[in-house]
Amino acid sequence: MGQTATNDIQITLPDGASREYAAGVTGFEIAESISKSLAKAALAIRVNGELSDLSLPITGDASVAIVTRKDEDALELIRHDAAHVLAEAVQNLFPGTQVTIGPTIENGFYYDFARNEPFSTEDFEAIEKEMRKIVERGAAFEREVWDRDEAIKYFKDKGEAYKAELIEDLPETEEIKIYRQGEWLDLCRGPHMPSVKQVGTAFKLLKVAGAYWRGDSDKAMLTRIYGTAWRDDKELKAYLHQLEEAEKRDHRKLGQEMDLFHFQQEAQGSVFWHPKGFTIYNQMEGYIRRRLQDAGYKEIKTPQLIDNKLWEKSGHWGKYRENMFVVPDEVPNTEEDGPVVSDKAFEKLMALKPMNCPAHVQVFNQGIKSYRDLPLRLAEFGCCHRNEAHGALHGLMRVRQFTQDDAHIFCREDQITEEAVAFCELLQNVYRDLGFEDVAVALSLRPEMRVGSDELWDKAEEGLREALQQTGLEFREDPGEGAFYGPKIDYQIRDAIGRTWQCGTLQLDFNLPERLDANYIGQDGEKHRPVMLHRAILGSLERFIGVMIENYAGKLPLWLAPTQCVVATITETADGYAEEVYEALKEAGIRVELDTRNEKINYKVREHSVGKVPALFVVGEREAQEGSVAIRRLGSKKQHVEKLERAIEELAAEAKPPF
RNA sequence: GCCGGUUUAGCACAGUGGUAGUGCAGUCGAUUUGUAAUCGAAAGGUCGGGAGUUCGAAUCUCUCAACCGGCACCA
Repeated sequence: MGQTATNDIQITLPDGASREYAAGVTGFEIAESISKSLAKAALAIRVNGELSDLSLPITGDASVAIVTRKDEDALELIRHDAAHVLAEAVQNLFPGTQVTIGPTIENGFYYDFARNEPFSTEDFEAIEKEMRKIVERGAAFEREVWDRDEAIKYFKDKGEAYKAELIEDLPETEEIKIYRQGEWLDLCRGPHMPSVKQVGTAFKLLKVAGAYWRGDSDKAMLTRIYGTAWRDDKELKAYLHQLEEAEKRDHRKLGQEMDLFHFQQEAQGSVFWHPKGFTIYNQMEGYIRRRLQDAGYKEIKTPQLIDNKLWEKSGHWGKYRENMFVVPDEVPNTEEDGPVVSDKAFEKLMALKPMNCPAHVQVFNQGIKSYRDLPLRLAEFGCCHRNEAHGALHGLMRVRQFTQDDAHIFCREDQITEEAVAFCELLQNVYRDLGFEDVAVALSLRPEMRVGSDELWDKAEEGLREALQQTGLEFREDPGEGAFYGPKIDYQIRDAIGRTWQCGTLQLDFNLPERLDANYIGQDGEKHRPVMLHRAILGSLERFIGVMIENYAGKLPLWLAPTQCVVATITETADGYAEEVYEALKEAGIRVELDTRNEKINYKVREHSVGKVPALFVVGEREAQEGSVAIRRLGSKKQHVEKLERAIEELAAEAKPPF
């Protein structure tokens, strides 16, 4: 493109129109040249895709878009500015508090502060009030570039050690940018809106939490204040409502309300499954078992307690033993006051298995395997124990004892792709059956530190990539994110309220077959190393059930519902008929309960609805005479009457598991 | 593991130094009811564990634990 004689530049607008401006024109000037109202509404500008300050000069040809409150981009700006306002408010109210960093996050922002006295949510009212004052005052954001050493000195003198450290660690080439809002200023990359006024009023502080400086558990613990900010009060209200809704589907709450399971402190992090919860568990396990059988897997069961020598050999002892439960292998002392075990006991230790793979290799290693035996797919509902940090435990989502829908595929290098394809298809079918349509896939490639030759990695990565392409799955590639022992594919499902969960995984392992000396006899009569694929679809049965409960807000599909149907009577004159209905449903394989209590039908309907029973068969004198039932389904306020036989047929058909 | 919060009847919660309360559930009694809570009665507690301060502690202090919100961790 030829430049015009003067220093003019070409600015392309989102509608494709192109205009000429003098070089150094600012975003604000561009907005103003388009319309006064746009200039007034403008918050920032996108220059060649990059969000930038309105006040910055544009020096070359660019395509730009003025950002106003109507744009999604505004959220990012509002939240970032709100974080600055929060920091100023906190420093106004609590002198001596140091500021550190305050980025935007999904749905909001946070700011980390260093202060001897931690904040409490009781301080929120005062902080928010101060924030509103600052916004109301509406100081303009002013961008300045400072000399590095001066900036460091300034923050050090001010007692802001963290900010000084941040500047010291910035690359030499980086400008030291300072944003001023009235009296207050902060080191910041930007961009910001023209003034704090534009933060608006639709923000709210949500919670305080501890957070390590620079995310490093060896460094100081800071106090983090989380907030949310939106373009208007309506958006804020909607978000707060969404938070409340998410709280209502919390699987821990529903688990108690629906009498599915409990935890108690004598077995922290391990589930006590109640009859209803275990019904769900068994249905899930049965479903996966049928799927695996159909896909050519052989199910096995391996020991819970294994000598640490095997874990030493597999490498787990060296790497993960701090998370393993270790048991001395000795008959305990029966003397009441004596030590439970002698010191000698520690000569032999057993460990509860934290994973199944070494045990599966032991099964593979029995007898001589021929290339004709491959691929060998060994599956186990493997119960594993991991000594998770106390603070990590979270309902069913993070437990110390869990059951994986685990399997290991032993195959030849040339079988990687077809096995990966088959797995991707199996996984997609399972997720679809369980109600998850939206799956995000990531292919993690070789890290710096790794075992195995580059040729092997080339082959493996290409094998997985090709498999994903063949299955037609969209995927993202993450270079450097693979495990040291091989590349992997991670699958993330999205639930009904938009949260994502990483459940499925397919990991290639070049390490373990080597360490545990797995081999097979090839066509050439020589010994070869098999490739090992670790794979799981649900991941942990416990966790996946938690995800299912939250995804369905407790209203599980019929085949998983612990109680599928309740037969409820209107008065005791129908008791005899209700009993017949109940028996017939049981006969048809429906998990059914009979409710002949002396209660009003309103009471029964409410109770079973709250209990999330999917189908309610109400019988009174009328139904007894007609041989029918009045059906009321969960979530509906209406009911319809049907002949008993037909009603059972329909319910039984619907109650059939998807596979 | 770290920071903060919480812990009172089966569940949800009130009670800030002076005899432990409410609602629901459960039990008993009455009611026989047509699609989201019928009425009444009696009963139910080592106030998370331990130690301390005090004439006196659910309440104040210390300590341990569990849980909750984050952080760190997640083979």
